[in-house]
Amino acid sequence: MGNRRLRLDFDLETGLEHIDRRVREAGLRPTRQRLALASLLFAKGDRHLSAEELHEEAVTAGVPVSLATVYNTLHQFTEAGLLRILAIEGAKTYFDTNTSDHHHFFIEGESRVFDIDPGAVRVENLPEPPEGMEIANVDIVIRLRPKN
Amino acid sequence: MGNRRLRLDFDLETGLEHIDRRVREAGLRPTRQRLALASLLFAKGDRHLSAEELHEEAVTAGVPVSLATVYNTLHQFTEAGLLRILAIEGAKTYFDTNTSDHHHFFIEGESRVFDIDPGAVRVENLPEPPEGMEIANVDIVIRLRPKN
DNA sequence: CTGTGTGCAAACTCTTTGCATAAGT
DNA sequence: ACTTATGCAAAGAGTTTGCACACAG
Repeated sequence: MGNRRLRLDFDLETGLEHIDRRVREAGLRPTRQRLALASLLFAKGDRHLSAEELHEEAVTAGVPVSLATVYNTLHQFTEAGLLRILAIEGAKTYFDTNTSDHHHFFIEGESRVFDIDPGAVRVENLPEPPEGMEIANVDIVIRLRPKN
Repeated sequence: MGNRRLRLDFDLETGLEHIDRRVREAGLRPTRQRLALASLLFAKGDRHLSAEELHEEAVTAGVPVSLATVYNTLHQFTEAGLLRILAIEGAKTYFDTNTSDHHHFFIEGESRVFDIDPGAVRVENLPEPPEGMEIANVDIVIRLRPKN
């Protein structure tokens, strides 16, 4: 009774044991869908994806998962600390696979997000939070537009 | 034929000539609704409002304006440079009456936004934007949570 | 008068939810 | 077997749009 579950019937990235462990440690059952989504999310370094985009990728990769499940999974991963939510644009929610302290460039119009080289920006003189409040986090978004 | 249009049939703030001029200079006709919304927006210093909130205020103030018109007006004001859009939360769009360079505290859960004392924060080492891009603006949001 | 603005309701986008079926342990 | 996850379709929130009527210039 070895872990036969690791041999999945779709092929994505290698390192599935790692993915499996990661999902497991988040307290989530390593289902086909969750493993597939986790693979897509975590196999290729830092990513910034909307639910729609991830869904599309999954389907393209041959993992027919429903959009509702993608949303559920993204939120579960977020609660488990595997992802971070980026509130950059009004409408869409982006999920960032890099949960450490860093900031973002955002290209207007294109809806593209990417990391600012960590250590490139530094915030001086963080203001005191008001009485009874503490800082949850600091988000910096540098909005870019084409130089014409 | 003095500007009789300044005598409106609802009473909000004083300084309506100023509001009237402001709307006019934005290239917009000073209609009842636009003047009322502008009054609510600009009479009381810096504000951060969603369309829904402004609509509610207007109705409460006795100016029966439709939500669609509020949205239209907010966008027209934004294009005219009178307002600035804040992308803080996933869902709602906030409009900021202060269009100058400043940053925000955001209280999680409560959806409250307020200004950080300008000059309190400063960003050091702004990173170079990628080739062909220029910085449109820099937004810092400090998310707060109750200290328990 | 002429053209722009407004209001209403319908349409749209993104996201969440309820419930029957499928899959994991 | 027992429990949790998934998929579908419907519902929800926020926002936008089309068109007839109203108002400003």
